[in-house]
Amino acid sequence: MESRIERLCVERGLKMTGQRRVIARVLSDTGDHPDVEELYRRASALDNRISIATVYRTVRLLEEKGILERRDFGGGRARYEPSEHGHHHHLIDVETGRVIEFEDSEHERVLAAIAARLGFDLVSHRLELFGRRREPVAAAKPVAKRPPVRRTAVSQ
Amino acid sequence: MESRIERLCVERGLKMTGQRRVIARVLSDTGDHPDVEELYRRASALDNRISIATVYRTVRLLEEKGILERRDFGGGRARYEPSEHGHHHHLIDVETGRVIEFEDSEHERVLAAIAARLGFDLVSHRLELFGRRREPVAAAKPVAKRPPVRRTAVSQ
DNA sequence: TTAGGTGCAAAGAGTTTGCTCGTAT
DNA sequence: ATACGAGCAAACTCTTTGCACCTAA
Repeated sequence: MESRIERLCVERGLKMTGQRRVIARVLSDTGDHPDVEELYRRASALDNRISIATVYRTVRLLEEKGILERRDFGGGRARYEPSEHGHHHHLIDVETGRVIEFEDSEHERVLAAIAARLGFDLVSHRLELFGRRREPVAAAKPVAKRPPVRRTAVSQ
Repeated sequence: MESRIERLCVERGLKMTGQRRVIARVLSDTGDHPDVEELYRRASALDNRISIATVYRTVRLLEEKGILERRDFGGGRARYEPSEHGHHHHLIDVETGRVIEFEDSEHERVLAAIAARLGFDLVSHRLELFGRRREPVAAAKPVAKRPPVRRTAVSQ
């Protein structure tokens, strides 16, 4: 069945090869921020007639078409996530590398205002937090547990 | 005369070779965010007995010592600026690549609060805006010019 | 004196690309 | 039929490193 990303590709007039269909499916099923190597691994699991060069070419194409967004979380490799995931930002756990998404709609406004103050139109922005999981404080009431944290998503 | 960065190096017990002294001087005079290639160029202008490998090794060392900070503005190369430059963020002009620094002290608080809400202590963060210089609106009063923008710094 | 720094060239990691063949439209 | 995509390996860019030599402390 046609995946969400595949539909977007067709809408933008891309020629749909077998390889692209597989990569589109992998991306549609993606809830995290895989790098090219990981996408290649997942795609190969579905169909091993895919080369990593094709994955590179495809993510680049999809990024240009606005279907994918490239991220850089440090570590020297680009990572990708489907666009229209809703505006959100990332908090990277410095110990584990885990990425937590969070929203903060107020920021959008503030950032645009800052850009405007400097005489610019805001094209895009990058907001990333690097944090360390807070240890439950071994304090007066050691049995007290913090309530579970609400978060939008957790992923590699 | 001993440059600011050289003093920091000595304070941290680094062996001061001729090359390091030159690189320290270049960094002390730096008001922008040069990449390694550019640092190498500037250092070579002062003393041509410096190899780019040494520049790479030195910026890495100084980063580990907390004297330098590595930035990534996209474009695939690391860029550096001396630490203790005061907390600030960057707006990158997407047309020219020019970097404009700005401060927004309120952000620090907000970001720490967001991290805390997710159960993390904020270790560091990255906030970058990508913008396009706003054209003077060719509107009713075409002679009106925007007042000059106040900015902290402009650099490559 | 000697731990540690430097230059050079080679090696790595991630990504792109030239070329030939294959395939969606 | 043909314009465009895929596979493969080579090339590229940025950065790190092994090794022999050099130098600050």
